[in-house]
Amino acid sequence: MTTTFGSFVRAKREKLRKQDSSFSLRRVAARIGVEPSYLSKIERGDHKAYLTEEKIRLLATELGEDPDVLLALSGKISKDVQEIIRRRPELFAQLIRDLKKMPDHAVLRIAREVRDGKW
Amino acid sequence: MTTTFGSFVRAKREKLRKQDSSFSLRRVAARIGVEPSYLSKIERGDHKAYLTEEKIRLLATELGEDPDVLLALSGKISKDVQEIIRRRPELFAQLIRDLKKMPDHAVLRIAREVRDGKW
DNA sequence: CATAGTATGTAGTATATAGTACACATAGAA
DNA sequence: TTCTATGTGTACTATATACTACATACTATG
Repeated sequence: MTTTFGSFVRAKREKLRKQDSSFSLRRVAARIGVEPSYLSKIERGDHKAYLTEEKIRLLATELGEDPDVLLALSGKISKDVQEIIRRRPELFAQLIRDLKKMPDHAVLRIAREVRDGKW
Repeated sequence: MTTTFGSFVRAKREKLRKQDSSFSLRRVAARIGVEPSYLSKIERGDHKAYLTEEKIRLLATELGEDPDVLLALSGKISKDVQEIIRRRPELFAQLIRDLKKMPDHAVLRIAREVRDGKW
């Protein structure tokens, strides 16, 4: 069950299509601004077909999915996140490596405390 | 004083060269495995010249600099850090955005507590 | 059954990324 | 002075990324 960007998008689009016929490949392609043949390639996992961050964000909005998740499935990290790390690389690169082995709930706890202004 | 990848590398290399003549552009280029003309372009900031992460790491080792800093100056994020974020994108992308406005000492404190196994 | 809409295959394009190869002019050391 | 090493300019290359354009075949519906 290796979820790829393509299979993930196709599955979600087909699901939405059951309720709403405007979720055909052609119509969705038009809404995000690419040719249908290209979205077709992407959904089928053509290794020479990629979307830019901008189009992935539009697609995420269309499908009601988290843009960061779709970007990740496409092998990308959001530009704004990259920029934050690039500005303080020693600090962030090391912190992320340290957080690597922590379970989700621990990372979430840190995130919550950060948001609550506990620091 | 906009520090670019090129100016940073050139400055550090020239500094090392004062003590050790093996830090000529040609010799360093040979050690990291690129043509001297190419390293020359890079040090002068040619916008069509880039090094791969691998060569940037070799260069960082040569110059005694932090690889993450050199990568950042080249507009890149280490592949291992990208991979960590890609595996848990909702969690990490959001945490990094939340940490954006925090001062270094606060981020450092979190990093220290994470390393000390406080979580 | 006609036809509108749908997915897909093939070919081509533009720009970015990551270099090599080689000639050239100059500065330093023997 | 001769030779060696140095930095740089120019031209060329290959692959990745991010698409368009168009033809074709299928599918569903009025």
